[in-house]
Amino acid sequence: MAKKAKKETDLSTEEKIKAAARLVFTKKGYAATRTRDIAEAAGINLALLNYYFRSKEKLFELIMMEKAASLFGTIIPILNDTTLSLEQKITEVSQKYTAFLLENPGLPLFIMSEVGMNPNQFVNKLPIGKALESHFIKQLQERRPDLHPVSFMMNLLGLTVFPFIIKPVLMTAGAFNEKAFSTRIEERIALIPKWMNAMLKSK
Amino acid sequence: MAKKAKKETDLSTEEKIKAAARLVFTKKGYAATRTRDIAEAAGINLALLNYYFRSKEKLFELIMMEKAASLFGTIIPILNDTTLSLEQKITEVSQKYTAFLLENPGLPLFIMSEVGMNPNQFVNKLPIGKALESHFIKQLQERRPDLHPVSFMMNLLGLTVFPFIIKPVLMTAGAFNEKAFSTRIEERIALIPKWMNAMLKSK
DNA sequence: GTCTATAACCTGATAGAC
DNA sequence: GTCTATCAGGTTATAGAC
Repeated sequence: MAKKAKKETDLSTEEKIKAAARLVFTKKGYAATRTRDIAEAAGINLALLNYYFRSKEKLFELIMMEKAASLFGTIIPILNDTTLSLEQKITEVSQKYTAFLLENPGLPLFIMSEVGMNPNQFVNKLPIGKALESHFIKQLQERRPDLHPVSFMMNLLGLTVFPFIIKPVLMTAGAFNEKAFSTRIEERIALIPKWMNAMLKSK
Repeated sequence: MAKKAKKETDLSTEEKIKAAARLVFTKKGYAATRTRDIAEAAGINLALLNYYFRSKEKLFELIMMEKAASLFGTIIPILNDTTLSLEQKITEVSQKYTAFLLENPGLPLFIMSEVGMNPNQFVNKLPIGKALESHFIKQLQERRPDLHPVSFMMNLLGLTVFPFIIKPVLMTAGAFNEKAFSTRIEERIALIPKWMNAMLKSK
């Protein structure tokens, strides 16, 4: 019960601003986002944003860290679950991660590009070490000592995430609409484990 | 000989600005780039930028289209080369595309994120249709009528491009340095065709 | 806590001298 | 073609009333 007692009827002003910030930042990126956009989307006044979060940058860092934590929090527990076999981990990651991406389609691109523009701002605070020293990595090294485990993990993540990264390009080009994209993604949930297993066995 | 006759001793002012713009836009993105940054990087005055290119947006569109054209120009000719088998195309694409990416490491992330933020600005001018109706797609449909060819093409591109997309994250996190990254990429040039063949055969 | 008004600053673009 | 100086507009952040 560490939370402050508060009426739970509606979103607090603070939460309304955060929700709006998530939306606008993710859509337009840090630099192109104006604090006025966030205030308007939140239905509050510009001054309140600074009252609650001090500055645009502070608010961005908060949103960024929350988003990144949820992104990594989705897969790292699976990678470190010692009760799962290598094949089970691959299946679990592609399933859970895809489910997460369907609800946050623009997130990977957002995080990657913001990190790329301003590297050691956030990255050092992320639990990436946990992924690189995970049980999944150890299982890979045992199974295929001839391959670099990080390279293999990039394959799994790449197959899962990449469709969401080129989605804007392919959709604008008319390659598919929202419905067809969902169908492809649903197919891939079953296919990615098969593909990964085929890679695991390939010599 | 359509080019204008001109002294070829040094870069023209126009080219110096374009070179600087490529650098700064690719690194910081459109919104975070200030025309002053470009002018400074080019070693010229701010006013000259507008003299040659009228506006920041016009200059950006120019750079963007050139970059995108080179990106797509690298793979589309291979995809449409009717003398190559499916396996040969896969090998060629991963080789040529990787070589291109090694010289333009930040390019995919840049293009994807700028497109994502401002969709139908550039995408319609890109030769994406050429890739989607390519000979490569037809070969895939013949070989594996049970799979969606675009989904399969995303696998090839994802395996090739994704390491460059997460490179900033993994490098900042200390997963590897520039040299180790190059080693991984070199390995993958030989591995990606094997992995893709394994996927092609997997049932 | 929430608002309006405004300060302080930054950025793209141009005018005009050379 | 190239420069300096400056304008016009927009943006973050704060002061101060309620």
